[in-house]
Amino acid sequence: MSNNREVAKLAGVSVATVSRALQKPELVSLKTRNKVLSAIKKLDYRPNLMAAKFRSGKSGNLVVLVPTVANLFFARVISGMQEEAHKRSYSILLCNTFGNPEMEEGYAKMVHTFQADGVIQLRAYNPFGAEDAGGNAALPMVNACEVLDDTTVPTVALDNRAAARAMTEHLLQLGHRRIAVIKGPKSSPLTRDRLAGYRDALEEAGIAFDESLLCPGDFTLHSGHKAAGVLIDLNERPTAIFCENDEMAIGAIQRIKQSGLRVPDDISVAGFDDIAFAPFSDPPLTTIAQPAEEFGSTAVSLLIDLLEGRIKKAPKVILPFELVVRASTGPASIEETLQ
Amino acid sequence: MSNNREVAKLAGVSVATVSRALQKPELVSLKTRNKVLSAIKKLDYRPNLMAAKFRSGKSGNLVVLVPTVANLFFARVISGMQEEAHKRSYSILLCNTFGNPEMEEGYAKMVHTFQADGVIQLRAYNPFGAEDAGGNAALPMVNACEVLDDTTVPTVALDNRAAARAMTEHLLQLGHRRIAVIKGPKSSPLTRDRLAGYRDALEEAGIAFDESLLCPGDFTLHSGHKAAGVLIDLNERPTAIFCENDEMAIGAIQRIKQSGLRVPDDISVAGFDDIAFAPFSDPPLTTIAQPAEEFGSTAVSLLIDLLEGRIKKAPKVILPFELVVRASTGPASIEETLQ
DNA sequence: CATAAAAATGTATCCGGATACATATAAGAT
DNA sequence: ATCTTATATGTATCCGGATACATTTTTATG
Repeated sequence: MSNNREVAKLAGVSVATVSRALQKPELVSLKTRNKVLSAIKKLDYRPNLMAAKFRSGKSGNLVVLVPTVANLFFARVISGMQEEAHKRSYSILLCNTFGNPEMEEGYAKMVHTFQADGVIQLRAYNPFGAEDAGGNAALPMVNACEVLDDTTVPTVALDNRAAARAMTEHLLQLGHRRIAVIKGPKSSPLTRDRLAGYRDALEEAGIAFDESLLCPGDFTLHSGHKAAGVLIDLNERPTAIFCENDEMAIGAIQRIKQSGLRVPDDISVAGFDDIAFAPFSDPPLTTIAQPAEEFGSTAVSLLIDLLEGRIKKAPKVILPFELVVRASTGPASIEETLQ
Repeated sequence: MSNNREVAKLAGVSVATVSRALQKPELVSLKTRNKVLSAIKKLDYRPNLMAAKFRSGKSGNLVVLVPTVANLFFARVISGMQEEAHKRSYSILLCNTFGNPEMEEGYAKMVHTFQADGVIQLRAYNPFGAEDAGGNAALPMVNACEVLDDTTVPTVALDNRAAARAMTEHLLQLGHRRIAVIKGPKSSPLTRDRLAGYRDALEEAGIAFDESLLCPGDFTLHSGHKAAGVLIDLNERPTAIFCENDEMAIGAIQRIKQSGLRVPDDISVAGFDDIAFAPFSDPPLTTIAQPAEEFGSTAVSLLIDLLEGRIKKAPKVILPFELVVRASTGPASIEETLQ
């Protein structure tokens, strides 16, 4: 493999000129530049970017910590990241962590060993751990989708509380009074915020909060299916179920139909995320649309700006949501409304 | 940031000893090793792996070219890759290419510039292009999922022809005679092979191949929905539709139900892939299960073996499939069977 | 205790671009 | 033609580990 010096020799110039001809062509005369370029061509020279990166101290890599790529929402987020990173000449090092803190910490350490310049974390956990204790130095990190609230790093999030409130209000307007919630993992701030939005709406409508209508889930189809089974068997069955993501909603719909009940006639079901399958469920799913790709591109953009020193104070970006009403939610039956 | 030499100085040893204490501890006496380790601790030294990689000429990165991550099958494949790469101390550079050859070629060039050691391509296209013309040097590449047949690189694939044949036979056994196919993009070998398997089964059953029962798609929910619309309106409507992936099958089922027809009573629908949503569609989808994660882990494993010189001849790995019969396929109606 | 063999450590150099600084050449002003 | 700038090019060095080879120390053997 040919290098700098061989090209210089063949072109009859110095290595500095070769380097300049490639990096800052305007500093090199046309004649010289052509000599260099033809030498490069003749030798089939390719600059060793590992060397360049090593010298510059910038790897050009961004570590992305994602609980699981096998999730349509995260997949779209990653897609958005990839596109933005590519535009900005950065690469994405994808790390599936299954939400495992040790694994997240391990990958975050790639920054310490100069294998990556920064980290995007899609979960509410600081993989740099105690290191941040002092809170002094800005961590090369952006927190997106599910964010920590006490963090000093840039974040990209949805106003989950407002979104959940909007969805709950939609259900209330349809006359529902017993609205169940299938939650995400209990440690998640995302779940906490969505639940807060749900309670906001209930309170405003003067409806008492009923703990028994909350059911835990883990964002998978199966957990939605299982949770719906529990809710159906309640003494006072809910007339609507608000699921914290679409997968659980689709699982819940199946379970409800298996019980011989109808959606939305007997029970309305709402989701969150608006994944590609949402309009194709039966009935099509009422949900909250999130700009998933934008989460990714914004996170990457913020991280690069941070790394390149264009950011002073950690911004907290809030992306917009949209209530998408489809056929899985409908009016509560008359008896219910009158209760 | 502290380096090699500072550690050496503080520990009162040479840089070579520091390096050895970390890389080959058995070559360093316990006493010296402890001195080095405590110096490392005191200085909070982290070896610059960019430097090490640069020197060794191995980046430890694998480029993964995927048409789109926002696809549940590919997402699982990538998940499998990530896990295997992590085990073997390699990193995955994820590249969403949208099946764009220029983009694929661009990313593949990362190998030339030493940013990556090898490439895993999940599509039937050689991103190293004409370079392979001579077919001399082994390309640092593994082709998985949708593979080229004339390639000299290792491949990981399913016996798509046998799988499609198995599915078609299943439909034939249920009495179907007019079996439509919603295909993938026409340039895909995957589509070609699955179609061949379909024809094998028809031929064996003595049923004439009918071109009008083939409908193009692009593996999306919408394309399945649209294609089903066309098939429903045929003069002689098919009694079963074999879709080349589950997304299209789910799209097709929705379209069929929208026409007031029932699945499987009026039309049976089968998919391919067995994505997480398959058992949750209504009715649950009959499909071909593929070991998606294994595609990923096997591809990574092969590529690393290739890069590290443990492979002589390019292996062609065939992974097993499984016919998963659920409720979306059922017996053809009597009239149909008697026709 | 001498000597050979093994183990431990050190010295010097390499990897391949990037670039500060020095030098040389060309263009412009008077 | 002379001197000042601007432009172009070259020289030398750095980045931070890895390691071939040299040297020193320790252990084993007769």
